[in-house]
Amino acid sequence: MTDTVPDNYRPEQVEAKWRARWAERGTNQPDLDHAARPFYNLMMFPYPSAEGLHVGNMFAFTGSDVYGRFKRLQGYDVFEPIGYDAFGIHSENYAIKVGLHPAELIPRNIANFRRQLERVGGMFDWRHSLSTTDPSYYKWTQWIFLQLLKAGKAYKKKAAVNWCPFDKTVLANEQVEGGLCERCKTPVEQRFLEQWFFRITDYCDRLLANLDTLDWSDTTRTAQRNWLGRSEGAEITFEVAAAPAAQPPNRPIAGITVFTTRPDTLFGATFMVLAPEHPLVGRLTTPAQAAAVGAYIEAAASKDLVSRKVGDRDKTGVPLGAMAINPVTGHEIPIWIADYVLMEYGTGAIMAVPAHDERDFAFALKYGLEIVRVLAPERVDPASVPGNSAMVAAETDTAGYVLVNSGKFDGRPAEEAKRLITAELAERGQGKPVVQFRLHDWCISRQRYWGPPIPVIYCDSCGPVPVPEKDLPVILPPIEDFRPDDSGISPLARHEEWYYVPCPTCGQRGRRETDVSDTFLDSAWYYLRYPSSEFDDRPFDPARTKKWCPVTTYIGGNEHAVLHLLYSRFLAMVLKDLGHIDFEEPFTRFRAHGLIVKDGSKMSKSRGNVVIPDEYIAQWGADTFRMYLMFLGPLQDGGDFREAGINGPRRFLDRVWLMVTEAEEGGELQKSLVVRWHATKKKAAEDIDGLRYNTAIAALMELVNAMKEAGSRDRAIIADLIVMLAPFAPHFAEECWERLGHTTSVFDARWPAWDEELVVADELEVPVQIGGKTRARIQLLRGSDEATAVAVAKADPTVQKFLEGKTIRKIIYVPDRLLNLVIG
RNA sequence: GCGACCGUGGCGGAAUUGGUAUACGCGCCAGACUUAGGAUCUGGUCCCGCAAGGGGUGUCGGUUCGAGUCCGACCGGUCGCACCA
Repeated sequence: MTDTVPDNYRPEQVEAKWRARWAERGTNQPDLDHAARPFYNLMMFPYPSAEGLHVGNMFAFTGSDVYGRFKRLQGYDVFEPIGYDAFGIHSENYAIKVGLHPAELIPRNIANFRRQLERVGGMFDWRHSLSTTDPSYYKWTQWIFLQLLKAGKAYKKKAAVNWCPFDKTVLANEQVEGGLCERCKTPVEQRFLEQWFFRITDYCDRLLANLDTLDWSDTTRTAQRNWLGRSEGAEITFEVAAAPAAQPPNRPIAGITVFTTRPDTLFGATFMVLAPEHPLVGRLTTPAQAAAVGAYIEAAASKDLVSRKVGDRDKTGVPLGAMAINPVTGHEIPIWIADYVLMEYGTGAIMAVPAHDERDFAFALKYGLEIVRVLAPERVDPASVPGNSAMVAAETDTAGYVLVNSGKFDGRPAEEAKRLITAELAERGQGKPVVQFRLHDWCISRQRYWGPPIPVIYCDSCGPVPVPEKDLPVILPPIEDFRPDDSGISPLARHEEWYYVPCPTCGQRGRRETDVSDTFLDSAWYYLRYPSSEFDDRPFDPARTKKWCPVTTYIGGNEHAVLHLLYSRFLAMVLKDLGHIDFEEPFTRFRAHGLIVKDGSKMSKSRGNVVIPDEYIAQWGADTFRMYLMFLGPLQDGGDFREAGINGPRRFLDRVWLMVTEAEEGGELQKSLVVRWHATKKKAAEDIDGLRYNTAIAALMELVNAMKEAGSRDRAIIADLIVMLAPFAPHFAEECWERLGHTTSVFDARWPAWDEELVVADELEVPVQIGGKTRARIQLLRGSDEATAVAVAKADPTVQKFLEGKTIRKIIYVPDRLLNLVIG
């Protein structure tokens, strides 16, 4: 393909030359201790798959790199590190599939990733690369666990996991397909294991409130808000009507507390539902119901977590036999259990208001339970609404609805009634206003091999003992049988030579924790490690961290808009509270890049439409490939990869190269070209800053077109053009820069300044509309007043034709923009 | 179901945020240079019309001097979340 390029420009050689020179000169290595204007440009680090980076990854990395290079040209000391998120279930599953040990596979993949990342011309500071699988990294991941443990932010409790009874192993949610184990197709069950949790729920209010202060896109902030899921409501306590036989008389049940966002509908609560796991279930079950209840609980427990939550919505349930008392109506209502009520949310119990909740409505219809309507549109006469009405569907709106069948609250708007009823219950000691979050504590335990061992030792005398910091890292042992097998325990739990260690406190035989931690913990703090990656004795150096953190601009995928960003924010808050860092929001500015699609669908291995960039880069060169990707569409939208379009950027670079070789000291420049030149400097800068790379490139193309049209090879314009091109085509720009006679890197140059006065031409073409339709165009001096504009317009023959015999009723004049003559 | 976003040429996409719709590029058509061209260069390229002119941004309606942009309804699509009380 080199024969299609001007024969003195060979991308392959030129790019190799500049890669070598950048490495030699340390061009991409800012002085981390003395930088005057630090700018931390971060890209989400990749998981090093065996396939290598695909075109979608390249799009994202290049997008981030363009931004970093642009900031550098603006005079910032840009730190742009890259690393590998190499622990976790993806890597482990792939290793299992191809029959290799992950410890063997991962370094190979990393080497390939690094080759690709260097080849595409990223401005990465390789001195500060890292992999989460490196003991010098996960030592500090374990250290962070210990800090949380010491601070009481880590705790252990029993929680459900997916369990395959055939493979006898724990499955991640993504390994469960339709309730079946993806490998052996056996129905998956729930098992309850002791697992480690982080108290992220202690930070709900801060995680929510801070969102308003962040320069993040609205979609990401909305996603975080939804995930946090704040809702205001009330807890209401229902008394139990009569002691059922199962309830020991010496331990009366004080009451059952429910959470509701709709206290206004309390009069319509005709039954109550508990989660099958609710602790009071046993004591509320009458002997007559015991068998049915027991069977139901067992059935619910054997459902896997995925289908329990997202599977069939068919409501099922069983009455316990006991009755509760509605605190406002005094009526006895039956207590049921049903698996549509989740133990993890609220109190694990609900008051069911079938008339005004879809789920309760469906449940009531199925089991013939009473439906009492307590809200009606405000126009309806409350007296006319029957107490027990046949409804077609639940009415769940509050706006425009008032209470009916609700005693003294009849006629009150629903929103007002929420407050009134809650207040009345509070007075009686039967309720209180409560704010609930959907977010749960973060379970970090994984019953897997490929992760950092959780640094805890269990001792019969001392209980769980943290591994002393001096003993970190707890090295992940290189065992061969890392695969899940039918022994039914975590891989590390098969190795007593590893897990039996003396208790750090008493010296007796202790047993290591054999679970590893979640990959999200690895990635929740990596940005802190990059600037300090060379220090062995501290996770992040205080001075370095102060200089470089928080991250100035973070770019990454939307798939991490919720969990990764939330966990990172949480951890920063904890580290700040513990005095380790002095900020609590790790990413000042975050933008999500779009996805590259191929033939209209998302690139994925399963669709078989993954495009590997290597061959394109080999054929066209990295610069052309980068330009092509960035020209596809706005970074935040992504684009459709079609090989055909790659011609455009290549031809463009060829033309620019030709111009560089023909550059000459300019004589007189056409005024229109000068305007285009200055306008381009401004527009390209603004567009790049807004990540609108596609229009920035278009502006550069327009400048080149204008030069061709004017027959100009002006050296000054060409030099500016090369600087503006440098973020997109870094090797090319360096070569041109050198050709223009410079001996230093183009990235030591500055983005060209523009003269605001020269950005707009002195003489403008202004459209003249007659009655809102464009009829003519007139030439006006910039800043002409209305009278002048009208006079010039009236002199125009076409305008005259349209005005003939008409009177001008109104004149709308937007200076330099448009003149509209409204005729009668 | 809930939430967010989006519908512009043959295609990817522009449109100064209410002010010349289709910038830039791909593709296509014609021509030039060529033994040759999947290279390069020049010109053309929303639709109807010889022209004057008319129509046109998913559909229908509205606000406005003026709407791709704002409002309402509908049609179509993408992405999240999904029994959260």
